[in-house]
Amino acid sequence: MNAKEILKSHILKTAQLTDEQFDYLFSHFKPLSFKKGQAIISEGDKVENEYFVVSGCLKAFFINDEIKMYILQFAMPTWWTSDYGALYNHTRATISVDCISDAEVLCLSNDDREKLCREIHQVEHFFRWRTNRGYLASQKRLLSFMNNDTKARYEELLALYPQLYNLVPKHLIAAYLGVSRETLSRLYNAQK
Amino acid sequence: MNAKEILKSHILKTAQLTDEQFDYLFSHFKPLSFKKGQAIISEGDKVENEYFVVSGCLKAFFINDEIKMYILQFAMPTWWTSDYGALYNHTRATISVDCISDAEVLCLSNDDREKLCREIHQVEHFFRWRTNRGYLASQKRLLSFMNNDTKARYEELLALYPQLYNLVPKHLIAAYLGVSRETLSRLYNAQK
DNA sequence: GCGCTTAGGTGATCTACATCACATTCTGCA
DNA sequence: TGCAGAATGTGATGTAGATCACCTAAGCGC
Repeated sequence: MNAKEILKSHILKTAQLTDEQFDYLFSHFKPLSFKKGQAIISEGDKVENEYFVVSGCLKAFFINDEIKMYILQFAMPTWWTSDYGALYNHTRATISVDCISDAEVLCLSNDDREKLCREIHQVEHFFRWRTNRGYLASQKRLLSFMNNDTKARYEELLALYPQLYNLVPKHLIAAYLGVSRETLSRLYNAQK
Repeated sequence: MNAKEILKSHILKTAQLTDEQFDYLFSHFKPLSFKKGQAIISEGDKVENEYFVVSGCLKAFFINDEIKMYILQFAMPTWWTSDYGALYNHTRATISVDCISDAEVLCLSNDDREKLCREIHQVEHFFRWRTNRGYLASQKRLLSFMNNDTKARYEELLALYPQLYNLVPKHLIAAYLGVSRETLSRLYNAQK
């Protein structure tokens, strides 16, 4: 499947769009390719766009005190990512996005999203649904943070994304779980 | 201001609705009154509705192992609350909602929300925007959990909701911050 | 191939916070 | 008005995970 087909099948799961409507929608997306390690959004940038992942894997992360990195999201194919706080509030990026592997994405500007939402009711429906999913996932992760210890969160993560274990270096998994790489290392070496 | 006016001014900040459209929308809300301590959603319930707070204060919480309570949200006037996971997925409640003080709410069923979103584009727009706010708040709280220690989170909470300090018993604030009540007590008695 | 950088493992030590135990208010209500 | 139960304070002790220090192995540019 090419990028257009992937996006189409993703959106049609939730919204009813005619072929003409989808083509019109799609004409607002810009396909982009990135290499492993390339930055898409860096702290301090103006944020104008959000990104739909077609292939590869991105991470959205926050760096505190110039030292510690926390990963908010691994963005796999059919996931959307950006610094949504900066995007909606027209502020500078505090969250960065870069590529864990080579990646293809479809880029949509905030202005175009809002325009499309105004023009096509079903597009607004789609984006409501999508945000809703994100909200529920975020709330679930928050609860998991409060309720579970590191080991339980680690197992939860691997159950949710089995691919991640091989795809992603372990120190990034630690940064997602919010623990030090040493603790993570001890954790899964102990349980053998 | 009465309940209808409060909801109207809340919604009109984001969506353009004619008076007729708003009246039609409002006709789907059921006003309800609760006493301090009353439960609105209990674990295991079927969840059919979400709630818009007109006055008073609710809490949405999760109880683990029948022992520890974690508060996901204090719902103050003009906030919405429910077990959204259960509401959208038609599963039983894992999150409970009850009243910290006497409260008036407006109750909207999931079916009616979806119907209204289909019928009136601007209503769908409003709910997209609302969910978006919730998503950003949840993500911010997640980052705060990973990045800050208890003391910083406590001060952040009081900066965000100054009323809370007097309105809400301290052990509930501890349950929101995800620390034991003892730790919280030591924390703000030490800093004098 | 050589060296440099990055990833990852492991021990020793430190610390924030949980947990347990008990004392002390406060508060609603019979 | 008096008392049961909730809310809160505070000491003693235990522990998960951070931090520091150092080591090995793997990837990559030249």
